[in-house]
Formats: sequence, C-alpha cells, structure tokens
Amino acid sequence: MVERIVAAAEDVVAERGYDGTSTNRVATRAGVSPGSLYQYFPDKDALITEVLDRYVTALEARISAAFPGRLGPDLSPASIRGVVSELVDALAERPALLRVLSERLPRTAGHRRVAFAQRIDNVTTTALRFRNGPDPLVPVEAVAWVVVRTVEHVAISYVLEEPDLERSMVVDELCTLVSAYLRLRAAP
Amino acid sequence: MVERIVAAAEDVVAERGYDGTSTNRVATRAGVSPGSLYQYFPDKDALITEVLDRYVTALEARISAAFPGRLGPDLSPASIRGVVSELVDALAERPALLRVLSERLPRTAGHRRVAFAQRIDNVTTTALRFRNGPDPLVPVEAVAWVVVRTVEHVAISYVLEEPDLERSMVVDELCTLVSAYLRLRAAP
Amino acid sequence: MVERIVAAAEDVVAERGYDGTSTNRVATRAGVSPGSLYQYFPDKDALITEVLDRYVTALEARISAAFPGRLGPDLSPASIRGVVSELVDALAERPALLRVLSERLPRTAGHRRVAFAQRIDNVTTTALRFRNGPDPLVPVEAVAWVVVRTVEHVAISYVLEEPDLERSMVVDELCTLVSAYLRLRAAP
Amino acid sequence: MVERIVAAAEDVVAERGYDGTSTNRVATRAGVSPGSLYQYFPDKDALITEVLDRYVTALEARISAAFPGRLGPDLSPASIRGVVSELVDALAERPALLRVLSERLPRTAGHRRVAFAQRIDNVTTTALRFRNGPDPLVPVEAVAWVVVRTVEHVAISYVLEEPDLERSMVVDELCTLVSAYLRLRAAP
DNA sequence: TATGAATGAGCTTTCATTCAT
DNA sequence: AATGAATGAAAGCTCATTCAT
Repeated sequence: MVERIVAAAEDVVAERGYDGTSTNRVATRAGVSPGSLYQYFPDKDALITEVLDRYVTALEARISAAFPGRLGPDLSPASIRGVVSELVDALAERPALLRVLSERLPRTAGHRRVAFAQRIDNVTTTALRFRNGPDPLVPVEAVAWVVVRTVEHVAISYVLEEPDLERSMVVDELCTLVSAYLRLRAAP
Repeated sequence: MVERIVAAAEDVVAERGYDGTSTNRVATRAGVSPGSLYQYFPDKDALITEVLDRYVTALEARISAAFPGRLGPDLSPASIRGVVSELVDALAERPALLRVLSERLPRTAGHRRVAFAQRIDNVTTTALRFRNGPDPLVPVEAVAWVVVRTVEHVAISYVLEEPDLERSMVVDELCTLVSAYLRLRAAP
Repeated sequence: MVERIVAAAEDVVAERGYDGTSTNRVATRAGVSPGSLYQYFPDKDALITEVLDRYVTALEARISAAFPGRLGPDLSPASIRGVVSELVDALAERPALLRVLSERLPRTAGHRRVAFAQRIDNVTTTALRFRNGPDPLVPVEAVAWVVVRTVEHVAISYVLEEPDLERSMVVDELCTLVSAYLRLRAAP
Repeated sequence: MVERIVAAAEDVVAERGYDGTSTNRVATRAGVSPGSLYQYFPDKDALITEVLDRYVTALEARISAAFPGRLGPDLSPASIRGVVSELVDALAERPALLRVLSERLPRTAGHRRVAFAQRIDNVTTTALRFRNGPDPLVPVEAVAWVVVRTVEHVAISYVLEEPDLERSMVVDELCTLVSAYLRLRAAP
C-alpha cells in the first residue's frame, strides 16, 4: 500500500512538479482513495518528503558505491574522475526529480540532501587530513566544503541546464579543477 | 502605487515563498484592494516575475560594477577576489529572495538569471581567449562554463546553507580554487 | 446529492435567471458546500445545462405523448387541438425556466431545443407527404418549418407575455390558423 | 458624447452579447473614461437598454414605413407580402442585436419591443374591425394578437436559425398562412 | 483498514461603480 | 464636465483534509 502510494507520488512529482502534485491526483494514480493516503502520511508534505527522501537514498547508494574502498581516503585523479562521472550519471537518471529536489531544497527533503552532503564533507575532510597530516595552515573543513559544493552543483547544473557542451568535456574540466585545487591544498 | 505593490510583494515573497504568495495577501500587505493589483499586473505571475526581475537586475548591477573595467578581460587573482567577494555580499543581502529565485529558476524569472549567467560565460570566454590566444587544446567555453557555475553555486550555497565556516575563509578557498584552475588553463 | 443540487439549481435558475445563478448560491440553497457541486458537474455551465436539459426532456415527453399514435401522421383538427393545448399547458407549467431557456437558446441547452424542433419538423414533413403524395408544387419542408415555428412561438409568447386574452380563445385561433393553412397546403 | 458611448456600446453588444459587454470595454471602445459613462447612464443596464431601444426604434421606423398608408387598414395579400418581406429584411440587418434583444427580452428593453408589438396589435385590430364591421363572432383582439406573434416570431426564427430554406419560399408560406387565416376571419 | 463523499477556506480574477482631482 | 485610479464584493473553481460508513 505504502509502496503503491509512494510510487504513484514519484510519478506525479516527476511529471508535474511540486505544486502540480495534488493528493487527489496521487490517490487516483495509485488506485487508492484519498483517505487511505492519510493513514500513512500525516499530510501532503510528508508524502513528497518521502518521495524525495527515497530519491536521495538511491542517489547516496549509487554515489557511495563509486568511492573505491567505500568512501575511502583515496583522492587520486582517477578516483575523482570515477566519482564525478558516476555522480553526473546518477543525477542524469531522474532529472525531473532532481529539479524538484533542487527547487524545494530547504523546506522538506532538503535535510536529507544537506545531511548527505555533510557526510561527504566529513569523508573528504578525513581524506584530506589523512593525506596532509596535522597542518594548521590548511583549513580542511572549508576546503572539503568548497570542493563538495563545487562538484555537486556543477554536476546538477550540467544535468538541469543542458548546456551545449560535451559531457566528457565538462567532466574533464571539473576533474581538472578539483585535482588542481586539491593538489595545491595537499601538504607540500 | 506600483512601488507599494511591488514592495509588498517583495516582502511576502521573501517571507512565504512563491506558493505562499497570494494576490490577496500582497494586496492586504500593500494596503490596497485586490483589484488595484490587476491594474498594473496582468496576473499573479507577472507580479512575482517583476519582483524577481528587479532582484536579478540589482544583483547584476552590483556584480557587474565589481568587474574592474566593466566586465573587462582581467582575470588576475585580485580581480577574482573582488568579484567573488562582492558576489557573496550581494547574494547575502536578500537570502529569502535568493532562495525563491533558486526554487523558481526555470519557470519565470529564471530566464533572466540564466541569461545573466550566460553573459558572464561570454565575458569569461572572451577573457580566456584574450589571455590564451587561439589555443585549440583548451576548450574555453567549457572552462568558462565550469568556472562560472562553480563560483555562482558555491556562493549561493554559502548564503543559503549558512555552514559554520568563516566567510573570508570560504571566499579565500573559492578564489584559490578558481585561480589554480585558470592558471592551469592559461596557455603556458 | 445530485438531485439536491439539481433541484436547488432549478430553483435558483427559475428565480434569478442564468447570470444570477452563481455556483455558491446554488450550493447554499442546496445546503451543500461549493466543492461538492464540482464532484458532480465539471463547471457551472454543465450544471445549468443539466437543469435545462431535464426541462426540455420533460417537455418533450409530455408533448410527444400528446401526439396520437406517437407523433403519427395524423393532422386532423382534433389532433392539432390536442397537441397545441397540451403544448401550452406544458409550457405554462414552468414559465421561469421557459424564459431562461428562451434567453439562453443558442449557447447550451439550445441544441436540445433546436434538435427537438427539428424532429417535430420531420414528423410534420412526413405527415404532409403522407397526406399529399408526391406533389412538387407544395414545398413541404418550408410548410412544416413555418407551422412548427408558428405553434411553438405563439404558445411561448402566450405563456411569457401573459396577454389579457382567454387561453381557450388563443388556442382556438392558433388551431384555426394552422388548420386553415394545412388544408390549403393539402393536395386538392 | 452620448453618441460615442452608445455607438461603442452597440458594437460591443453586437460582438460579444449582453454578458460580454462590460462597462470598461464600452468606455475603452468609445475612447472615453469609465467615469464619463456614468454621467449619462445610471448603470450598465440603462446603457444597454438605450442601445436596444434605439434598435427597436429603427426597426419600428422601417416596418411602419412599409405599411401602405402608414399602418393603414389595408390587409390585402400584396400589402401583407410587402410588410412581411420588409420585416424579414429589417430583422436580418443586425442579427447580433436581434439575438441579444430576443435573449434579454423581459428584463430591459423588452418593454419597448412589447409596446411596439402591441401597437401593431392595435393597428391590426382596427384594420380587422374596419373590414369586418361589428361582428361579435370573431374575437378580433385574439386574431390580431395571434397573427402579429406569428409573423414576428417566424421572421425572427428565420433570421436567427438560418434554416436551409429559401428566403422567398418562407416568406411565401408565411404570407399564405396569414392570408388564409385572415380570409377565414373576415366576415363572410 | 480502507473508503470516498463531503468539506470549506482559500485561490485568482473580473467588473460595475465611485470619487478626488 | 470629464477623468481614471481605486475599489471591493463576488464570481468560478481547487484541493488538502476529514469522518461516517
């Protein structure tokens, strides 16, 4: 039941965006009565949050798996390229949901997204610390934060803006950008 | 009158977001009758578009002014820092509007925002070409696109996420990132 | 529920005419919420169309039943009188609805009304042909059309104008008129 | 000024019907401010009444002129044909206004129309009395009423329904109908 | 548990009318 | 006299939510 509802909601959200998603429409699509919907979700927002939450979870799984050694401390160019490439692929799979997620970020499912980003921040921070050792001159938290936002949003922009640029070229440049920066931020 | 309405709409949009902005609410806030609103704006969307448009215009003006020599081809670290710093300041001034603008990107005022970003793309492309000369090995369009998105979205993320990081530190890192990358992308 | 709504709408339409019938007014009169109305009718027009449609249906049923032999080819004075008399009675029953029907003829339920009139045209044409045989000198379609409009509109005028004339007298004259004409238009 | 307003209103009413005629639209069309309109007409209805009133007046003038001897007592077939033919022509000139007049009959300008019809009733009654002498067996008022309504509404129906019938044929039949009836209703 | 009819506040928009200028 | 900005009641309609069954 919950599955049917969430699946229907996913479709509707992807097709019609946040505002175009009415509880009645979801219920109809799920072949369920509007009342039933409220047996499992307190309100509309909770339902859509669930949809976006699942999306973020799936995204997390895919991206985490791309980190060699499960989010390990590897920051070599090859590893970076693998992660970035996988990230773009993952985001490109459901652009409609990505768009809704980007639009509605702070209100509902934003928490999950931010939480995920922060986890990546931590992993990156750890990796930097591991590589650099205790170096008070490099603000690793800030470095990690900037790098993670850069990769995240450039990838998202590429998927949503659909600029007239080759995917591989953009991925190359993004990797070059990140590698150049991280090389600079590694202890000498 | 138009000023009163737009000002009220600005407040309401900032406070309650796009969907929470009802024409009646704006009219009430402006101390004006709902009908008056339609003497100056054909519909709700036109009103909100006007609000976001003004915001984008103000942003543009401030950021453009930050480019030494009027968006000139200067890409020195000092110039980059000036622009980035001004960008963060400008974005930080009305975070609520920025949030709505980010949410509603593709529908309404998004055009303006995208158009502005593309103009910056062009300026950056020109600057790179100027600096590099005709070098077929560097894909200047992609470089410009990546750099501009990076700066734009890292700055936006900083304003909207309010991470526990010093502003100057983030700006420093962002500049370091961009400078390192552009140095690499300059002809040898 | 549908019954309650339609009944209320009937009252309101009869009392206040087409434009004076607002969905809220109907809902209030029916003791029902405005939303409920839209569970059964897609919009205001559909509701009023339903009201007028029912009225036309009832009218049709009554008048058709008055034709001896179910709209048969009988055009004797007695048959004419029966039909005309019944027509006036039927129309006189809900003058307010008749007025709205006349006002709104071409837009909505007018189709039904026109369609009904055309059916009567056909019946009359057939009856005339049956009586006359193939007589190229008498334009039976035109004869039928003129006769049917005459009876229809004189009856309607009598009901809506309420002239200071005895009902039976007007019916007599109308029948005389029609009989004289049809006698003339019969083959010699 | 009044002329400009009424002329504009005439156009708008003919183009968009009663409901589609808003005071603002009329004012705009007349190149006049909405306020000015209320200097000459107490409300919207008064304005449209004026429009329809003028239309009825023009109709009256044309039709009256068609009566040989200025609405004289002549009821010969030739005279009937002249009047009927002129009536159809007159009505066919502004079908849009005729439609509005028919739709809105009882509320506003209906008085004028009814009053005109009654004047024709009187003329016809007088003519019948003149021809028949004091004959208590023929209810001249009813005869006149029926004849006038017949001619009026058959003509209107022809103009508004646009049936697939030759104009001259319908006029012929209508005249035949009237003549047959009146011959019968003349004193022997 | 599941239903779905019913709700009603709230939405965007129109337009006849007024009144300070 | 003429203006036209301003009005505000009311319109048609939507949809998140409830509750008797």
